Parts: sequence; C-alpha cells; structure tokens
Amino acid sequence: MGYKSGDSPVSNSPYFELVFNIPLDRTFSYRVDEKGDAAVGKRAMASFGGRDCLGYIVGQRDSPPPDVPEASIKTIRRLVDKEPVFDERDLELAKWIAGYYFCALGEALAAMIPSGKRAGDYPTLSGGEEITSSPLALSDEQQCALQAIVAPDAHTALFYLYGITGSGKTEVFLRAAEAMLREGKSVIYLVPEISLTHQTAEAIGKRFGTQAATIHSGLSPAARLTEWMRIRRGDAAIVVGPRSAVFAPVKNLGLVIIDEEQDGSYKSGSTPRYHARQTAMKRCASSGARLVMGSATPSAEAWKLMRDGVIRRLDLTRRLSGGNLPEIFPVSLERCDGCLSPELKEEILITSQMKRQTILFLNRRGFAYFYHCSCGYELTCKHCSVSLTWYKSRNRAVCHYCGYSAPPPASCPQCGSLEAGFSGFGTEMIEEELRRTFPNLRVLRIDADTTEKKGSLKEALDLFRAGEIDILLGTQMVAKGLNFPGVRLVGVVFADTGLHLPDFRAAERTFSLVVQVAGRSGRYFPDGKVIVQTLRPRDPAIAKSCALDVEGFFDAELTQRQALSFPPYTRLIRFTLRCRDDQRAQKAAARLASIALPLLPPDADALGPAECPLQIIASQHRRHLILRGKTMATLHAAAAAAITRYEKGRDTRVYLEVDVDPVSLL
DNA sequence: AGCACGCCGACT
DNA sequence: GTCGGCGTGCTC
Repeated sequence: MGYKSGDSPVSNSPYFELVFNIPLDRTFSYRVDEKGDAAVGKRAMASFGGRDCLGYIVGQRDSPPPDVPEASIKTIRRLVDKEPVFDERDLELAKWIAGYYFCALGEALAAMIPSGKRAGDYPTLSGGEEITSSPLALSDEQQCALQAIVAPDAHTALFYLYGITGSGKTEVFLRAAEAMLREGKSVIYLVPEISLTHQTAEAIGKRFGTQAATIHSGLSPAARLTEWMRIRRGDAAIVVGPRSAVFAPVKNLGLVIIDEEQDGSYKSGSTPRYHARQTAMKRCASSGARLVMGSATPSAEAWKLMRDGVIRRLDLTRRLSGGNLPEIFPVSLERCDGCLSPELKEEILITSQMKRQTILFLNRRGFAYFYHCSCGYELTCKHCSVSLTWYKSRNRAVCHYCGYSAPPPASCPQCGSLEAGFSGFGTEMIEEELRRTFPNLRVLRIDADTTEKKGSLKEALDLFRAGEIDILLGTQMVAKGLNFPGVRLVGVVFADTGLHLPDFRAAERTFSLVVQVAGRSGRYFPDGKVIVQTLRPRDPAIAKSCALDVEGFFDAELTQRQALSFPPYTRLIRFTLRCRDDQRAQKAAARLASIALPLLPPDADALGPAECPLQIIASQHRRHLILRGKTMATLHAAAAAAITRYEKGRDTRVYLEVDVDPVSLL
C-alpha cells in the first residue's frame, strides 16, 4: 500500500474513481480527505479541467493509480449525497448502456439518475394507503391473458397484450401488477411521453396509493430524486413513468409493462440514444423478470417476434362496452378543390346539427417537397422504396438512404400528366378553409405553435370538453388518449403526409396512427364515424388501416421489409456527421465509410454516405452512413472498431453521432 | 464537452 | 504593433 509520505495511514480507500457527464469513456482518480465518507454510488463535486464538475463515484482503490503523478491528483471538494444514489446493479446497467449505445459511462449514469442536488419533500399523493381493486370483473379474454402473464411456471418471459382500443388492456396490466406486488415483487409501468398520459399515469398511481411512485415530466429535479430514493429504499414497489422510468431502482423487479409499445418516444433522441424496450429486455433478462407489452398496433419488430414465437401473443378481441368499432371511410382527395372533401364537409355539418363535435387530425410532419401526381404516382428510389426528395437548386430527385438520384420527370411517368409536381399543405390553410366553409362553427387549432405556453393545451381541451368548440383541429398531440363523449366525427385531413417521409417506417407509422385515431371515435356512441382523406386510398397502409386489418398490413409490410433487407429482418447502426461546413462533413463521411466498409461482416452492408433528409439542423450540415447487418453482435463489433479507428485522426470540427437501432433516419 | 494554450491575418 | 480566428491537447 503506497501511502503518501508524512500522511497518517488511512485505513480504507483513499482514492476514488470518478466519471463525468462528458463524452470521455474513462475514469479519473481523486483523493478524499479522511473524515469524508465517500463511497461508490455517491455523487461528488470535484475540480475537473479547472472547473467544479458533478462526478459519479464508480470505484475505489487503496493505492494511487500507477500512471498518474501524485501531484496531479486532486481532492474531492464535497460529496453531494449522504446515501448512495446508485448501486452495483445500476452501474452494471449503465455499463451496458454505454457499451451498447456507444456513449461514456458518465453520460449513461447522467441519463439514469435524476439530476437533483438534494432530495426534496415528497409531493403529497392523493391516493389511499391501500391498493384499490377495481370492482369490475374481467372478461374471459382478460382473465386468460392475466393468467398467462402471472403463471408461476411460465416458460416465456415476454408477452404481448394485443388488443383493440377499449378491450381492457390497462385492467390486465393493473391486475398483473397487483399480482406481482402480492408476491413481494416490484413493477415498472412505462407509458409514452405525451403530455396527456400524465393523467393516465396519475390514475394508475392513485390505484396503488403510496406503494406507487409516479414520475411526471413536471416534477422538479429535487422531487425526482426524492422519488428515486424512495424507490431505492423499497418504499415504492410500482413505478409509473415515461422512457427514463425503465431505470427506476426498484428492489426485486418482477415485471415491466410497456404500454403503447410502438410509440416512438420510447427511443431517446439524444445521448445516450437508448430504447426503453431494449433496455427493459436487458433488465428483465438479468433480473429474471417478465416483460409485457401492449398495443392495438404493435411495432413491426414486435409483430415479427410474436410471429416467430419469441414473444407470446395474448389477444383481446372484443370491446368491453360491447360497442362496435367505428366505421372508417377512406375518401379520395383526388378531385377536391381544397383540402376538405364533400363527404367530410357533409359529415361535419351533420355532426354540428346533432350538437355533437368533430376532431380533425392533420398528421403533418412534412419538411420537404415531394414529387407526385394526382393519379397517385410518386417518384421513389430504385433501391430503397423510399420517396425521392426534390432539390430545386440541383434539379435532381435524391434518395436520402443510398444517395441514388435521378432527374425529375417532366411529366408523370405513369399517366403522362403534366400536372405532376410538388405539393404539401399546412395547418393554417386547413384552419382558413374551415372558417371559410363553416363561418358559424367554432374552430380551434392545436399544434406546437399554438400551445407554446404551458397550460394552454389543457385550457383548450377543457374548452372543447365543455362544448364551447365545435371543431378541434390538431396534430398528434390531440390524437393520444383523448376521450370526449361529445365527439361523433373524427377526420384525418390528409393521411398521406407521413407516407412521403423518406423513411422505411413511413407506412408503419401511418398505419398505426390511422388505427389509433379511429379508436377515438365511437367509444360512447354507436354512431361514431371516421373519415380518412387521402390521395391514395389503395395504398396498403391506408386501405388496411381503414379496414382495421393489422394482420393484413403486417403480412404485406414484412414481406416488403424482407425483400428490401430492412428491419426487423436486419439491424441498423447509423452514423451522423455534423459540421458547420458541408465540405468537411462530406469528407469525414467518406473517410468513415472507407474505414467501416472493410470491417463489415459478410452479412452486412452500408447505405450511403448520403445527405441526411434534414440536411441542416441548427446551421450544421448533416450526412449519414447507415450500417446494416443480419445480426447486431457482428455489426456492433464492426461499428466499434470503425469508431475507434475514425476517432484517431478525425477532423475536430466534425461531430460524430452514433445511433444503434435508430427509429428515425431523418 | 469545455477550456486553456498557441500560432498566423486585418484592425485601432 | 495587437485582437482574434481556430487547430491541438488535456482534463485525475
């Protein structure tokens, strides 16, 4: 043991290893004064690079690190935590995140652990002490599903509750959770990160009283930390929350529930770019817990796993209320003057005469022009079955996946029409048309622009609920979890918008959205109506969603994914290179490609490098290279080697972003 | 990621 | 003559 000369011998561990929330995958050694009670799992403020930084203590040592001069080792300023905020299990998960998603350990820990400095007062919970069981009896189907999930001798650990809207998935989840709690096991219940699911989360929290910990996105960092510590102590056995709740430090995890499994918000959009589903699978595997997902519209990944028998599918086929599913009418926009078809206008009128309400969805996320014709033709890539994006300045139509490009046709290649060209319409236009067409109806538009002020969304929805509004026009934020008794008509203004995105999941997302939207209608009255406006009523995503034919959709979609070698038949790792200067980004992308390509296993290939569909974000040019392989293990190893070699001798102005299992390629 | 240090161009 | 661009290197 090498004690510093002159010091009195310190009995234990005078050195600690810290990591910081910076993209450096290594630890830094610090000394601690002997009266302190530093320990692995606590956070500490320490001088790092000339400033005070928050560090995570991940290790300790009895002797000084051999490769660091004694003089340069600093002393920890002060400890942030009295008790450890993470343990070996959390650390193990953080290391897995760091390894799998290519980030530093400190970045992984920073994503897992609430940033609160001091655990604050616990926000009072309005629920009772005890679990309030639902008085309702389960249907046969529900009972069956529940038994499968909680069966003590289950051979599978992965389940999927596949059921139409209103079939009672939530009740099965809650009963399964109750059963786990009775066995002394803990439950993590994940919900999508949508402002409206707070209500759902709180309701679930109330059902389990003080046994539940609910993590709203509205909680302060201090309150989050308080909840985190309460969970760690074992005082809360069920945790409800969004993506990050997958890290909840529950004791004796028995079950993870993922509601609306297909939801994109389960994938983190910033470092570490983890997927809650993947992370949950990892956690369940290492703790012997079960995982149950649920949705009316599973992701293609989950669907394939169910088909392959990896995930056990449990069906809920009937609506509990006995109500029928609404009728869904696809309506062609082909020969319409504006954005509202005669059919939709008429139904809006009928609905208002009945003193009922209308919800109009405009799932508009378009950002680029696309080339299409009124006959339904759309210019797509030869290799990727992805829409080509029109570049006016270069007069080329370009694929953002593989870089393929073609001159835009002068006339429609399908019907010869000279009318073929670029299009796209926006929310304001619809609003204008609505007001013009229905001057007597009260229209309210809700989207990211109109709800910037917090509370304004709730205000708007309250207004609608009170019947002060006739037509609610909005984006997806309005599509989720809305159940208004007064609503008779639901209209999808333009179902095709998502289809034009240069993304192989475009059809899947469109399908999912339309089915979800349809579920909003007719929950209380049997006369619910859904009108889906489209230029391509025959497109499989549109047609199958209007028929509520999930099986049919995935049959066709998976066949196509397989033919084109896209997930779920392959796995992807995406590299994005960002730089103020496009030339540098381009050079870096080319260099990365030249490094990565020879390293790829024989069952893998690469797409690109090409410009990202969103070429410039925050005045940075973006180019990407997508690695694609049959199995993640070999692909991941190749990516790791490529990153290491790329980092030596990289252009310091170009930033590399790595996304494992990307959900969006924009 | 920040932030220092260090070396070449157009300004008071 | 200096202020300031960004390339390079380091952080216990």
